[in-house]
This record gives sequence, C-alpha cells and structure tokens, in this order.
Amino acid sequence: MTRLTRDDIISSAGRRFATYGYHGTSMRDLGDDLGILGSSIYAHVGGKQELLIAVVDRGAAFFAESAQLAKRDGSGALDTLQRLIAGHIDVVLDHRSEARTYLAEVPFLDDADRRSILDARDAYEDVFVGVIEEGIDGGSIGAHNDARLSAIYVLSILNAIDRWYDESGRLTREELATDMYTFVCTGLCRGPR
Amino acid sequence: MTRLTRDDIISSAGRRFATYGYHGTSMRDLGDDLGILGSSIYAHVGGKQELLIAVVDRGAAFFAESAQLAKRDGSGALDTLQRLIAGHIDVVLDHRSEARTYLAEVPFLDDADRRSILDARDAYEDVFVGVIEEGIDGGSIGAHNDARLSAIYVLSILNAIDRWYDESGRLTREELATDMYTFVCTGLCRGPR
DNA sequence: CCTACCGATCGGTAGG
DNA sequence: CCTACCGATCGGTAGG
Repeated sequence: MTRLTRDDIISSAGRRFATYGYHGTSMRDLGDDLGILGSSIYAHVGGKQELLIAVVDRGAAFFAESAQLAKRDGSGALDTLQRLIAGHIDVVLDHRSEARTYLAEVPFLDDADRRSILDARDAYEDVFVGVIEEGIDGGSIGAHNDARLSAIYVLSILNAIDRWYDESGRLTREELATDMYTFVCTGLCRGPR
Repeated sequence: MTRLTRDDIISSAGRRFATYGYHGTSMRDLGDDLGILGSSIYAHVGGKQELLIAVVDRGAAFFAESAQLAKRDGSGALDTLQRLIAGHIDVVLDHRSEARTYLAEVPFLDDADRRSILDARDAYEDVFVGVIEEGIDGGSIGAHNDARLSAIYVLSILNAIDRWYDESGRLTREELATDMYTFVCTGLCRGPR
C-alpha cells in the first residue's frame, strides 16, 4: 500500500462523476473508493470543484490531441474526417470516465471554468466544420450540406457512443468506426443523389 | 394565488431536474420555485424519487405517442422515418424539461422504475429499427445498412438537439427536420453510391 | 400549506 | 493521511 498521488485521486473522481454525476458524488464516496477518509482528500486537492475541473480538463485534452493528430495525418477532407471519427471513438472508449464527465458535467463547473471548456468544445467542433467545408470546396462533399449542422450531427453520434457501445460485444471498435463513417458519408437511402 | 396542483409541482420539478439534475435539486429548491416551503411539497407528493418518476414518465409518454402517430400516418418507410424525426424534434422542443430529464436522469431512478423506462426506450428505438428494416426490404434503404446501428445514429442526433438548438435562432424547426432527414438519407459525400 | 422539528449527511478545516 | 470536529443543508415527518 503506497501513498496515493493527485493523479490517482483525479482518476478515481472521474469514475465516480461519470457514473453518479458531480452532485451525486460526495467527498466521502471518493474516499471510500480510494480506501481513505473523505477529509483526507483535502491533503491532495483544494476541494470538490477542483476535482471536477481536473477531470474535465483531462477530457478536453484528449479530444484536442485527437483532433490535432487527425489534422496532421489526414490526407484530404474525407480521410481527415475518417480519422476524426476513429480518434473520437478511441477517446470516448479509452477514457470513458473523463470523456463522459467532460460531456455531461460541464454545467456544474464555476462560470469561468465552464466558459473556458465551452470554448475548447467550440474549437474542437470547428475542426469538424473546417474539414467539411474543405470537402465542399474540394468537391468530395456535396455543396448542399450545411457544414456547421453536419458537424453537430456527426459529433452527436460520436458523443452518444459510450452510452450504448459494449466493448465486449460482437462489434469491434474498428467496425463501428467504419460503419459510422459510411453512414455519415453515404446515408441510408438508395438511388442516385 | 390559487392552490398548486400535483401537476404544477411535477412540471416545476421537471424544469429543475433538467437544469440542475436530480441530485443537484433539493426539495427546498423546488419549494422556492413554487413559492412554498420544501416540506409543503410532501402534501402533494410522496417524495423526491416520486417526482423524478413522474417527470420521466411524462417524457416517455410524449415519445411513445409521437412514434404511434408517425407509424399511423406514415406512408412507406421513408415517409414514416421523416415523421419520426419531425415528431421527435417536436417532443424535444415542446417538452424540453421532460425530454431532457427522460434522457439524462434515468440512471438515478430506483431499479424497478429504471428498468421499465429502459424497456420503454428500447421499444421506441425498435420503432426506428423496424422502419429502417422495412425500407431495406422495400428497396428504399440500402441493404448494406445495419438497421440497429442506423437507428442508434439517428436517435443520437435527435437526442442531442435540445442541447444546441436555439428556438429564437435563424433555423426554424421545420428547416432543422428537413436538413437532418436529408443528412440521414443522403449523407455528406458526393458522387454515385 | 405552514410550524417546528428530526437524524443523517454534506463540504470543509485545525492540528497533528 | 487520520482524529475530531464545524456549521450548513439534506430528505422527510408530526401535527395542525
């Protein structure tokens, strides 16, 4: 039994917040998870809000990193979009607690922190919008699409994935990424466009 | 100032739950909204959980009703899908509090109630799956689509709408329904299928 | 629907 | 990281 680090506590808090929500979690709950008293957490961290900020910041960083990688490695709009989709799925499934807390508990941040996270979210969304606009300009994406709305649709699908995807089910993560990209690119309907 | 009804209290509770979450709402908060004491709510309602159940049940009923209408009035799979989409948007925007609470606070229901709501959700999802399968059988929807996954994608987009749509913005609800249906049907990419 | 409470739990602190 | 607390707030009740 070695001593806990600040990172241990943030990870553990993320798990609780993701499952029970920020307001559904007490400092004593967090202590129980860690095998210490709730009050002992204050030796590592300033307070409950600080824990929420730390978890949400981690989530934001994972998404931002994923977007940078997709932009760097993508060749062409559709390839970059495909990488953005696969990267988002990886973040959501590899960092479920942070991603879920990032997606659901932001309203409970203090004003200043909430605003800065919403800005980060907008910047991430803008990457999707930019890639779709690029596709429209280059001819690979239909000009009838509204880039902003399309980005929101794609992100809505991506953000919901952790609520239903079962890692131990028959659908692999890669199959999901491919199926979802095909849906987004091609749509459901048959016949010529 | 006439006396409050049970329905008034459920509506008010829905607004609080939708904004601050179940665990972020106290009985005293609810009382403040209603202009009475928190303890006075117990004259109308058994407890906080009962309020959550009532709000969530209302949400479930709105969605179920919408699905029945779409199935009844739709002519063909694609028309029914279009009606399902427009109906879902109407529920989410006309009954924001109930819809949001239904979508977000179900994990905080007691076991039995949660299970029955999850069953209702599955039944609603199955309507979407059924319509997509019908479209595949009839040839209007491409056979390469996985009906279950496609239904989840469509519902993910629909369920996220209340988090970004601004009723007083430039996009009307009808435009949104049309744009979203086009996205779902046609996809983003240009070129033959 | 209010008065007057109840025991339990909350986030957090002083001092070690 | 624990001991020993603090005042505030929680969901809820008895009696009117």
